[in-house]
Amino acid sequence: MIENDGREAIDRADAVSGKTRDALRAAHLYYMQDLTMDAIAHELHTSRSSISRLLSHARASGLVEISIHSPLDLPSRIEQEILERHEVRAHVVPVPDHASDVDRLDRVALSAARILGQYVDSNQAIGVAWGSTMSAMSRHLVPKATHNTEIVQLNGAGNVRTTGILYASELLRRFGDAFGARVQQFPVPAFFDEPATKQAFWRERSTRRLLDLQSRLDVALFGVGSPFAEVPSHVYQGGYLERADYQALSRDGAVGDVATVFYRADGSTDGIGLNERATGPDFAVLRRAPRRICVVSGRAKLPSLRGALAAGLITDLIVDEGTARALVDA
Amino acid sequence: MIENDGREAIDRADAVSGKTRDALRAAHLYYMQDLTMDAIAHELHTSRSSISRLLSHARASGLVEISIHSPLDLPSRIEQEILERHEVRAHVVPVPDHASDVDRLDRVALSAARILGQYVDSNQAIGVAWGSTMSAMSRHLVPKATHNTEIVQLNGAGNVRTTGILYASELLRRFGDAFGARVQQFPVPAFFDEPATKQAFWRERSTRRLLDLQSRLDVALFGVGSPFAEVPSHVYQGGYLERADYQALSRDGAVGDVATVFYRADGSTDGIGLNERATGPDFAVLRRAPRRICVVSGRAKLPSLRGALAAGLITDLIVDEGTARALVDA
DNA sequence: AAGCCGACTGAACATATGTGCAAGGGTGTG
DNA sequence: CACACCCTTGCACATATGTTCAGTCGGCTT
Repeated sequence: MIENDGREAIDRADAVSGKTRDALRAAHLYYMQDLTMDAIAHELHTSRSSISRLLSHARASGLVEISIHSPLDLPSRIEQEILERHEVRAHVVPVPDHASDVDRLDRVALSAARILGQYVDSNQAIGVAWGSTMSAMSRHLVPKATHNTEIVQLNGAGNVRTTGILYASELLRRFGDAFGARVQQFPVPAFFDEPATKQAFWRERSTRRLLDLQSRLDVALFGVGSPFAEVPSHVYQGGYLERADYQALSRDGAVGDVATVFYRADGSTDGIGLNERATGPDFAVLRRAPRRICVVSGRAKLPSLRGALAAGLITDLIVDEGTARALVDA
Repeated sequence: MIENDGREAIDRADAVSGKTRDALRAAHLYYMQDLTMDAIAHELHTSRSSISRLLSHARASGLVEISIHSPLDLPSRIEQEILERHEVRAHVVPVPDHASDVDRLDRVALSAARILGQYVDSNQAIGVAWGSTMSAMSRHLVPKATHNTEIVQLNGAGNVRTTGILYASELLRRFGDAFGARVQQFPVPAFFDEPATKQAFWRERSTRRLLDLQSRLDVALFGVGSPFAEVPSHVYQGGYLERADYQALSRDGAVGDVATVFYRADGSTDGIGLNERATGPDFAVLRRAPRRICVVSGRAKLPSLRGALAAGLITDLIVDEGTARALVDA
């Protein structure tokens, strides 16, 4: 049996690399030499359909990378303005104003997933938060081969409901798969019931290991939550917070959260009680990551976004056009 | 009149930048968000045809860049072998064995033109030779915006026939246009009749300026000539060389040339008489350029290619598959 | 050996994209 | 103002690409 398994693995690897080789060649012929799929099929002694599939595979697996460069003399006015006002590099995703929130989120997530490849590289620790934005992104990641890269869960997810949302572990796994990276789970609830429990947990050596990883991230990736928007992000639907928690947040003046840590419009977090029980990294820790990518879609998140900007949490922002416009208009 | 011209230029620039803006947006929607052209047409309030054309424009003008990455663990065996044997980074262009020489040249040139973008950047001096390979490349360059970059002609072209081949100035202009670069022409014949004339010319200050530029190149781009192959490169058809010249080259053991400078199979050039009258840069000068890109297609050029490799002229090689295979086989 | 499974293929069809063409709008010219 | 010119547009058609489906193959189990 063992020998059989070994043999099978080798065969499969060969088959895969043969496929990759073909895909690479087809991609050259198609994208570099502008041959038609028909012509390629002829050269590779197969059918046109197979070439079509092979090319799809080549794109989906990141063999072919398509990038878009604005000419240097024509940076989008909005991106320019965001850069000047907030010292944040913005990617504005064009989305028509009349698009639904679901559409908008999907389209921003799709673009973000494709842009992400630029930021991910070998030998990095990449912190990933958890939420509907990250979930949508995780479904569109373009694979990119890396070595020795780790995906680190930023905040606990405990208590997940199955209402269509992804389990955090599944979400993280997708990131890990896409980049050939190890995944470091953080098996705690999103919020502890008691601050004391959190503190106790935080002293555990296994927890310390993860916190240590979090403090040495190269890239952090997150959305923002807006607890008081009409369409609250799903952390607020999943039953993580009680009515009393909302009241407390409201009283404390919180306008949003990043990885379950809440902040006010001015970016401050001091004295927001709930944070004592939250599992996400302290902003001082988060800000150690040289690149902090925030993905936001929908005007409803504007106040949260402003707060996160005020807190200096963001170095790179991926945002839909309408929200970007609203951000610079006011 | 002057005011009119000015006004028109502004309008046209606005129109262009408006077009670029649209193209950029369409490209985002198409390549990042996977919308169909129909959908984009709807979003941009125009017809599908216009979007098709806009996207063609976006690709042709370098707004959209498509690149192909081999996974790091699967570098083409041939490229790997060339790297090990010759310390040269190879790009092997897949071309079927039965392709005609014309096809082969075209396809290599097309690929090379697209690869070239990776090497060209702002504030560079780029030396460009002259021949059928460069001519074919020049017709497929993908524009890339640069500042303060110069295209420097490597060797004289005098005496051009109009038999379908491009005038050198036209060829250089295409490179210049593609990269928004100044073009430095070298208005001398390919070969002088008398070494003394060349030496005299070389003392002229205007010539010195250009020779100086040539000695400070960042990138050099050239093919190889093979005077004794069945299908001689067109330098040998244009009536540049006399029967006596060929005999001399043969006697001196020359196997090829780079920018009109001839060399033997072992890469040596000493004592090859014709070089006294040639206008291309001495190899010692050429080798100062940190990147020296050679584009070769067709097995007939194999001996020339070997010689150029022996001479250490090449740092980056773009070559068709058949020739690459022949190179490593023997 | 028979049978199941999954992965892959090519033919046929469905869809998406590219292009020739005639029409319209703007601009400079006589 | 009429005209020629050039550029752009959208339509209709031609072509290229994507996808479904039924069939094949090899590996594995029963």
